[in-house]
Amino acid sequence: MDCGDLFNPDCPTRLVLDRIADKWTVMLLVLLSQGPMRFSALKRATGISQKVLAQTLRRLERDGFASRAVFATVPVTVEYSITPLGADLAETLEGLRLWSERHIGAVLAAQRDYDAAA
Amino acid sequence: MDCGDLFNPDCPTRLVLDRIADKWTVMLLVLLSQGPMRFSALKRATGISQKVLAQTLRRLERDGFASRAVFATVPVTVEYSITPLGADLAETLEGLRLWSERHIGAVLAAQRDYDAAA
DNA sequence: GTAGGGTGGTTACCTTGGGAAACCAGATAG
DNA sequence: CTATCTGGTTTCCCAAGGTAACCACCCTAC
Repeated sequence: MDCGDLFNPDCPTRLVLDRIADKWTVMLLVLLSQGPMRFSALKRATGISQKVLAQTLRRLERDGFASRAVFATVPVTVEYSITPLGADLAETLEGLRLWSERHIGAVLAAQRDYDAAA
Repeated sequence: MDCGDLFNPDCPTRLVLDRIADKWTVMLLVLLSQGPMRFSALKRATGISQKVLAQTLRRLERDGFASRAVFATVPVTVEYSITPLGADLAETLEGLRLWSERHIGAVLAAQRDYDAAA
């Protein structure tokens, strides 16, 4: 295990980071941390395509970040909730969301400056 | 400005998050936060392809996260350093790296369980 | 009846983006 | 005159992602 070296491609830590550092993963985790949600609600809230939503949710489930619950209602209801592990991660990701909100102005200004120079 | 609503596709905050939540961006920012680095050093350290490295660095520069300095040595030397804005972001991202290191075991265990069930 | 609608998916199909490798400019070393 | 080192750009290919259609399920409306 080449752990501790994030920059070794074979390091498991890097594999985890590769998985986490994905925009849909981040958005779904932040959403689910606010409470359980159904498939179609997640789709509407994020604008993600159905295919990728299903894929991402299955990965979240496999990685132990979310759990899937099927209810035999009519029509069938599937609810996704965050796990304790996922909630822990979501707390860290929340920092990222807050950072985006706080520094959006600085980023847009930097982009304007850069584009003006070109 | 539909700010404050991360889940609105037109929200600038979401645009920033989409940009940040990328594995190469995260890795380069963490690397650069440790000190300035040259193009080829970044390439060797991460294993990123040359094309995508150049693309990602240009984006980092445009967003105000990194700065590019060319030195008229022979052969020419190009050094990338982190900006104050980038350093601020890197601090937040560092939390993500630490989380990966700390919870890698739990994630791998969850994956084993999930695969065993199938 | 059967046509429609709302679930949660899966399956084509196409377009985009990333990876591998070649190429390039500029200058020096051999 | 070729080789090499740098930081790129270009070319090609394949694997992601998006779009849209379809499916099974069961209910309601006609």
